Amino acid sequence: MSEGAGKEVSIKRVFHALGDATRRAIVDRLSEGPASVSRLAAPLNITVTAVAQHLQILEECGLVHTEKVGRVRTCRIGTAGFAALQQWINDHRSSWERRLDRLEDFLDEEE
Amino acid sequence: MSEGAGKEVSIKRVFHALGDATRRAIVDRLSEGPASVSRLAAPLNITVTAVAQHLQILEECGLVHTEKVGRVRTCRIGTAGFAALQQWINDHRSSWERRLDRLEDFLDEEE
DNA sequence: TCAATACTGAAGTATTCACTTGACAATTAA
DNA sequence: TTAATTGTCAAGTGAATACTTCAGTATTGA
Repeated sequence: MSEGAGKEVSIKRVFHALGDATRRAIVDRLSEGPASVSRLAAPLNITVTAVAQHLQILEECGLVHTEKVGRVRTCRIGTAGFAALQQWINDHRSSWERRLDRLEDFLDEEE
Repeated sequence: MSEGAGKEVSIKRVFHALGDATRRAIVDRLSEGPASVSRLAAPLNITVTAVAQHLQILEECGLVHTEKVGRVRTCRIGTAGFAALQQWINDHRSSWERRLDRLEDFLDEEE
């Protein structure tokens, strides 16, 4: 409601999307530059269909942006999902920094 | 292998843990201060057993730290999970900042 | 001692999830 | 036109997940 971007990203979806190893692998691959669906599928040992399903999830939460030109869908890193993620961390930072300051508890946790 | 803390936190588990709305609610509640298991369960409309199951997941990935004294298990925010999360974002920041710089693509995404 | 409190453990269930197969559509190349 | 490439759609499967209930175990208070 306050962002420049038109997409509303739910943090739940972002977390869920990144909870899957295959989807994180896709994000990692796209971090190095754009790629087609089949190019993404190649090193993953899963079908192109499965990759397309992952891409839909990644796109819905703003982690990936795709565009189809001709018969090729080109995928690249999105920004909204990452922004939402950083925002969530910022919103919670104070509580765990506060906890970090409490030395006894911290050492306790180290065991 | 390089952290001061003794816990190795898998980012997969952190993302998976935070992908659930109930677990995020628990984290939110604990951000305001420590609480017992039953105190956490009260506003959630689920059984104490379910909360205990969530707590185990949250503890395994370092988002929550718990300690049982007498018959009461006291839960508080952990730090390792949040650190792992921030680390993951830092590791990926360059790629999406690079993307943000590309104005045409960015505007394209707003659409 | 007796009962209430606070949690734990095992087992079951309904739903979600990551994947597959197989059939199809659209674009590009020969 | 024909054939290969690239992706999409629908439906199904097995495993994981978020719960539940029921039966227990400690701990605390009266």
